[in-house]
Amino acid sequence: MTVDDRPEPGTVRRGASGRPRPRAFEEVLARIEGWIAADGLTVGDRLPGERQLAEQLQVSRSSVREALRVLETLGVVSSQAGRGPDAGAVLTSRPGGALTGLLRLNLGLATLSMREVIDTRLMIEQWAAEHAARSRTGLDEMARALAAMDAASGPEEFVEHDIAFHVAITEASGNRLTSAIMRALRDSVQRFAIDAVVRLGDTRDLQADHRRIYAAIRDGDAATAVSAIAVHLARAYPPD
Amino acid sequence: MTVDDRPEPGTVRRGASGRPRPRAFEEVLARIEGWIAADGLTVGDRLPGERQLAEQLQVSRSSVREALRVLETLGVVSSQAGRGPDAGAVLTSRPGGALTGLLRLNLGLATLSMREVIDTRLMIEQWAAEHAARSRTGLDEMARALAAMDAASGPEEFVEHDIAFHVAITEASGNRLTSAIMRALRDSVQRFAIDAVVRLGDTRDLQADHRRIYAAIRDGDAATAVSAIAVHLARAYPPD
DNA sequence: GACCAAATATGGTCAGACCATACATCGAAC
DNA sequence: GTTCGATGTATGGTCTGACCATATTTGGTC
Repeated sequence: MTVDDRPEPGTVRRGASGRPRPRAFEEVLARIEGWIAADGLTVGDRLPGERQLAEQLQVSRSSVREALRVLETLGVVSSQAGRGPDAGAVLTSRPGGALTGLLRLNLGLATLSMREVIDTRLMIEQWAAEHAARSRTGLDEMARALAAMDAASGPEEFVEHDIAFHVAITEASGNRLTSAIMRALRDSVQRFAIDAVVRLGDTRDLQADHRRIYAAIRDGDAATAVSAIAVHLARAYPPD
Repeated sequence: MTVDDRPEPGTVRRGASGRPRPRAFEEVLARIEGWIAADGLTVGDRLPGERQLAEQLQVSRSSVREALRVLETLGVVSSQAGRGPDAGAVLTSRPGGALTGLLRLNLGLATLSMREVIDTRLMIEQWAAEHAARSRTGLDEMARALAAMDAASGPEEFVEHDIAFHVAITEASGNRLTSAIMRALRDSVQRFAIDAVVRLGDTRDLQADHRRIYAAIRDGDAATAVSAIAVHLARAYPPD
């Protein structure tokens, strides 16, 4: 029932010391993370090749690959085959993809409910709208998304620009973590959003909400923006 | 992460579609995710063994293992060696670990700033405190953490129970997604929190904040709880 | 029945081979 | 000298098969 139980069963293998022995790929992960922390590796830097890493860390290439797969999943490396400056494992920073997969899979396992996701979205979006109304930024991006939604030819396209509109609000807050979470929330429930649009049958009410939100942010009216967000989400995802 | 649904099991060779051929482990991921969605697999269910999966999906065991590593990273499977009902790859749901690693690594890469993490924490915690004040739940857990902080013998121990206190507030909101995010935020910056306590030199002000927050939630005073959270975070992590 | 040893199923690790890809290099044609 | 194509090479991607480590199951012995 709980999403996060306390004990971590994982794989408990014990060495002579009685403590669980870390798996080889975990050692590799720790070493690479150490390099990032100590040597100040940053986005764009390249890691050694898989074969070289294996020899250097005295593990098999398979273990190196498993570690790289984990890092790729966490969005911090990107692997490219071939030769040249862009080849190999390059450090990146794309928390978004990882967050999206995380949410989608956990939604699939029914351990997170739609309601929890929607409520979280409401929290973030109200917070962001308040900031956006204070700074009055991101208005161009929002206006573009509004126009694109007007021109959309179907639910899929509408939702695509709807995501852009809401992400623009979050990005106006200037906080990359919250906007990454927001984008992941939207991406992971995209299918449900399309269903919601189809169920409503008509996007005029939604667009009216969007325009109210836009106007409030443009006019610096934080309170109206916050309440307009609540109205909008309640319309799209009515509480049971 | 890319768990793209990719049809087309026909030609193994490069298709003329222009898109790169998905890697073998990505196909495995897609298949397993499909089983979860379609067959209603859920927490506690077991996946076939690695060797059996490899034969079933016509890939090597290495590719199966890479896919399982990704799923483990995302917190949806847990692998256990040996024999018996608990052995093998079992579906779980622990987004916490993945979120923690995600944040820690991205902080290390300096693509997320401490300020963004703190602001996000402020957002979640104020939201949760408001809910907690309305429902007046989780008070026992908070009281236990308060007592444990009083009895703490060093910064490490203090921070450990400090995390428990703040997580208890978030859990009182009843939203597992926000509390998972909250726990990940705290865990990923634990080292910085210890530094902050050392810098303050004294935990009495922090404990006074905690008690003000606790009292406000107990008394159902949402507004006071929200502002007390803001005061507390500003004290622990002063804006530059 | 209790207990200990062997069988077995499962993940963990390794070594080595070969394939696929994309840049690097170099030589021939112009 | 420049251009262009063939070849070289470094890199990730995949597969095979072996062996190790661990934990349950099985079955024999007392």
